[in-house]
Amino acid sequence: MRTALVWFRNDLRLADHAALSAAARAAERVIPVYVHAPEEAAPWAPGSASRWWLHHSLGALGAALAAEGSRLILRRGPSGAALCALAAETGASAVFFNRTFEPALAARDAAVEVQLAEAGVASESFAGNLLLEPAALRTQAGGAFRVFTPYWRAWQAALEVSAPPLPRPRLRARGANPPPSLALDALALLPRIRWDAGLTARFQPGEAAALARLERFLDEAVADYTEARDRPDTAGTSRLSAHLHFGELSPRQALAAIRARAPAPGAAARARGAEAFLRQLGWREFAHHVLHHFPHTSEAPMDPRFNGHRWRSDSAGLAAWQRGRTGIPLVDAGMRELWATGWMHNRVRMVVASFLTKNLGLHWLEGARWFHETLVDADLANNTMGWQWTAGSGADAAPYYRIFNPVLQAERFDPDRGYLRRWLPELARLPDEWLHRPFLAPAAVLAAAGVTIGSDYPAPIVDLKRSRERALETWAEGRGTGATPAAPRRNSAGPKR
DNA sequence: TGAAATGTTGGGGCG
DNA sequence: ACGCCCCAACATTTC
Repeated sequence: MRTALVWFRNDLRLADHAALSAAARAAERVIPVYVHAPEEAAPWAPGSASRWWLHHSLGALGAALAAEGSRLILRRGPSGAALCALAAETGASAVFFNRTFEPALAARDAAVEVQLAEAGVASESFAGNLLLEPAALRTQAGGAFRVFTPYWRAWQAALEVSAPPLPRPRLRARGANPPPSLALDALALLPRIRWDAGLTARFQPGEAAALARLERFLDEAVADYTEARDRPDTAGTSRLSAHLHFGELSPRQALAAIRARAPAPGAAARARGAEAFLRQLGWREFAHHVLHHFPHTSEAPMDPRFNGHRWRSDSAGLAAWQRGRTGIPLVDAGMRELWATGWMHNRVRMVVASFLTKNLGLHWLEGARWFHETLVDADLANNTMGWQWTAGSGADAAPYYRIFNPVLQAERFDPDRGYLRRWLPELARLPDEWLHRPFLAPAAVLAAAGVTIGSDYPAPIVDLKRSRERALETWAEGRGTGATPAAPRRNSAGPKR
């Protein structure tokens, strides 16, 4: 084959890239292309924080390809038309790409393949973004898994033997006339108002940074992962989520790196930590499995009993939640961390999600949309799984009575209040005993710390005890069969950036 | 990947 | 010494 296109999507890496490696083997000339077509993911087009990450990740990929003597071509969608045009311009006879399983994008891919075939261009797709693709695992009865534990057992058994990651392919020098490319800035991925300083300070997108983060995690954090991953005041998690979402790192590379670390002396904790981390990768794959087999679940409850659930309507409460002004310290700290950095610790994600759906009684889709807009690691499968789990309506969901108490969660998982002090400077002078529940603090304590509830920091927008009891009643009675789904309209999610 | 209510136990104060 | 009460600490049940 003379010329092949490699269609990059959420696999913005050169190592362990099956499509790129296959193209490099098959064709004399490989043209890497990224087609910007956010509308094709509708209604879940990338949010502001994701676009920031994408901009920098494309920049990193472009630089890495340039260092190989290649060049990343940027085009605007629709994807089918852009690829057909580029194939015609370059004489490419095939398009290579790694499969994706987000339902709208998978349907788009199928349509693109038809369009390419009609134009006489072959296409070939590869596994690359999941260790086990959704069709690779089936229950005994031949169906899709809906419960994590049996999925996890099957997943582990299937992965006892797995192929090693592919090396970075050698890319042969491009021809004299590279096809035209848009400038990265022309994609307008960065915000016009530069709110992204907090993201820049915390994250470095790109393949090199992803591999460095994986190494650092395995060197420094994995031994303590089992406990420390629940502590939002420490750097105890892998922080690989966005790297994995954009495919700067493949899960196969992560698995291989874990397995490659020879068990050192005294490695019991390391082994436990590695197992716990692997389980998180398992949840990621489970989320993709479920969304693939139940594609409606990004919009509607998986459990039909929730179709008639009576969600509350409270735009002021939603806005307070979004901006970290609920008066509940751990909730506000989490929402402010999200707004400022594009990321939130997973323990705190569960707490703020429980607060939105159970204490405020708002539809989980409101939360899912806000997370999708503001998280750098926003991922439709993971986000859907997480929110439906919290709401109690999803696959293997939390039981309806599992309602987090943000005061107790702060006591347990932020024992020194370091997380709260970082994100709630107006409360920082309160002693540990009252910082996580200032609404109960004696007047003298508040005065000594210079805090006035209601002006320096909001009074709680709901009573935790009463709202918990109300949620228990609502969820208990809603467990019969329901009527029509009553999802909130789009664009009710408050201000965009 | 929960929290609160309820039940049980045992130590210590005290008459 | 003994019974009684209180309550913290822990276990179990319930939502």
